[in-house]
Amino acid sequence: MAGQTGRTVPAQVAAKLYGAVDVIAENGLANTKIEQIAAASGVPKATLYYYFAGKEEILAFLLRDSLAYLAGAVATAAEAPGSGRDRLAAVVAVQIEHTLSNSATSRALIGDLGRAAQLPELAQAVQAAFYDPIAQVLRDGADDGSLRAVADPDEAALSIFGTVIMTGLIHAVVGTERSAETITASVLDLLLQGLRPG
Amino acid sequence: MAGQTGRTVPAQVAAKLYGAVDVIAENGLANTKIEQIAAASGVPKATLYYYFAGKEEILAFLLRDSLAYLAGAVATAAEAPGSGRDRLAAVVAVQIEHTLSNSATSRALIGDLGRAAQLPELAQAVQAAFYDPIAQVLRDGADDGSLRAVADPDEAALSIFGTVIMTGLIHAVVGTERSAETITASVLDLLLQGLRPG
DNA sequence: TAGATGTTGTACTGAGAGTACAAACTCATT
DNA sequence: AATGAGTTTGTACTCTCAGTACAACATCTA
Repeated sequence: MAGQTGRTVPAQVAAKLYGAVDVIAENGLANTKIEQIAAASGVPKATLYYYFAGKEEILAFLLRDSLAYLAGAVATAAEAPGSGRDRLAAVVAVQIEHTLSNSATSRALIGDLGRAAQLPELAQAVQAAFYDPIAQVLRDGADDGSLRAVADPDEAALSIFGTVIMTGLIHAVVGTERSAETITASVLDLLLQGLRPG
Repeated sequence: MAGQTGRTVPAQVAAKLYGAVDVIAENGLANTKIEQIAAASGVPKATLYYYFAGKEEILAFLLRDSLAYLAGAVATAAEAPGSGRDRLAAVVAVQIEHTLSNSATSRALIGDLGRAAQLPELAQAVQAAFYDPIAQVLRDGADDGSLRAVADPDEAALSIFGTVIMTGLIHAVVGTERSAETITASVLDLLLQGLRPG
């Protein structure tokens, strides 16, 4: 994957960089000094500037990298055999599991959501990892009858996206004691059964 | 309402400060210079530092102020007569309406969610405006039979909170053409009916 | 009318982001 | 093994801007 200087970031550097995610998640990017990132990752400052134009880019790179990985795993779940409903469950499970087990990255993401919303590259990575697969299985489920055909599928996909990502992120932020399975089950119960009585 | 210097921010200053929310929402706090905030709001830099310890505090103040206002409106909806289900609908409607009609503040909030998650004051303001009322009407609805009694009410309230706030915020960020009513209706349809067929 | 408190302009300080650059190192090609 | 292109890193530098200091002036209270 490439930074924004045009230079391809070597895998070894990328791997080391993840060592700095904790610091960033803890203090926020604005309060994290480049020297701290250098120290925490073991990549010297001069090298950081060789690959990246600034610290915003370093974090954006890490988030894109992590989200791309998630997008892959989620796509697999979304394209597996089975009903749309089953695959929705699988997709949500993978998303929540990833969010919780990469807690530092998730917390860094939430601190950076503003930029994520503005940088097309990041927005797209979020979309590919979260929104698109949900929209996909939602359509499939409506087609195969395993899910209700809602009036406005795009809007519904957006809401479901919101449900999943916020539930996951909040648990990542507060440091939940609940397991990913428990949380996933609760989210799916809500999404599938709804709140109407009976 | 008080800034963090201990000095009470006069209403007139507070009002002027909202003039700077757009700039902050557009560029993010990190890329917004104090002088820009001073220029956009018409409050001189020296005065800003008389009331606030820094720019983070300025934004935090604005967000708390706006969220406190929303919390009031939402509390009214949550405490109105009617079934839990009706009040859930009312609460969600107010939340989404407010998020969309204060788009700049909402976008600034999303850019600041990281800090919001860490500063207790801000986290509490978000909670009071979004989470608490939802948890409340959810309990009421379960009691009066207008809503299903879910297995894990806290978890459900959290997810609903996620659904509402993210749906609202995303629409605020991308600049939707849909009306608040349409969006509210779609969210409520999803939350109440769920995705199961039939 | 005096003192306290608020308001603002101007000038300053210090931190730290980002740059410049050269020395050293790696690795492919001849 | 020599040349040269690209990489890695240390050191020293510049420059922007957040935040501070402070004095002059305004306003409000007693």
